[in-house]
Amino acid sequence: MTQPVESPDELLCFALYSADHAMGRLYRGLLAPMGLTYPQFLVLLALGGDAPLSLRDLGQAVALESNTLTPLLKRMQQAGLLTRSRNPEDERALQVALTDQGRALRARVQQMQSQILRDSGIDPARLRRLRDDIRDLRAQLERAAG
Amino acid sequence: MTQPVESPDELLCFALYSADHAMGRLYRGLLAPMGLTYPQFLVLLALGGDAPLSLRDLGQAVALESNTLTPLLKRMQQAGLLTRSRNPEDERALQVALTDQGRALRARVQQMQSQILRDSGIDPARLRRLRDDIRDLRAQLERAAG
DNA sequence: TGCGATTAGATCGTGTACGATTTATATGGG
DNA sequence: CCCATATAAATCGTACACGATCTAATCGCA
Repeated sequence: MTQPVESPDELLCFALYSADHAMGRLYRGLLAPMGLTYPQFLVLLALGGDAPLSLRDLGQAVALESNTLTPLLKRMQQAGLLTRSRNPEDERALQVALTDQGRALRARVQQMQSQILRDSGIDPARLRRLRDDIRDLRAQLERAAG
Repeated sequence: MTQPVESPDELLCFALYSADHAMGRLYRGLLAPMGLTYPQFLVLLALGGDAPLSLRDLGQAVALESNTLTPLLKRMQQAGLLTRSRNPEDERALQVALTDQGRALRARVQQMQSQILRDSGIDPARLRRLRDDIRDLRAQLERAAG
């Protein structure tokens, strides 16, 4: 018999929740000077390929849907980082592509990311292991939520 | 030399971010029928002791500050789950305590939490290990963010 | 060929998050 | 006793998240 939970601190979900917030604060400090938020940073990374991505595929890459992405992409377009245009083959689909300015900023955030890894001083293998464990957890949670 | 990151999927931070969202969706499905959000669930758990908690101490327990907690607690008070009153010893401090209705709901969410653990079918030791690894990561992130 | 079902985004409402600021209360050295 | 300083919440503005719904474009198949 497991005892009933008495405090958030005991929970795996709270560890995840609070670690995510701590991660957000760390990245905010580094990204804000570049005018980026954390999900915008993810979008910038995801748009690395030569071909533009549809909002749908982009959403797949960053785990967000149109209700979140639409306004976010409009802000990034406003900032001159990307273009939003309809696919002539299918007028429903939105094509999102980086501008030159967006590509330049992408290179900077890649640098920043490398720096974080160096600064952390964590063994890369250990880091990959933790990442994969958390990925597995995510998969399990998604299966549970259906 | 590490290669520059090309996709969110490679990143530990994205694993954390997306796992946290998946966790949020799972809990939302279970908590919404009780009229609770995930951080409200954490508050309910944290208020388990007999003595009321100050907003400050409550914030410590759930990793949130007054700017988030003040409106959240007002909603929970509106729902009849808790009381908000000033500490006569120090009129700056807000005392937060569960009502009988709040305690009853707390018992229900404890049940729900036990059920989640049973349903997950994960080895409790493995689960604790992952929780502790994520806790350590959080501590490291907080140190890095200063 | 036409029209119901499907799909892609956009929109709306609610509720976190959080940096920055404000207001109210307490505290301590002169 | 007084006021500078510190501390506790509250407030404000911006930006996610996401369920639910809406609109427009495409598809499928009778």
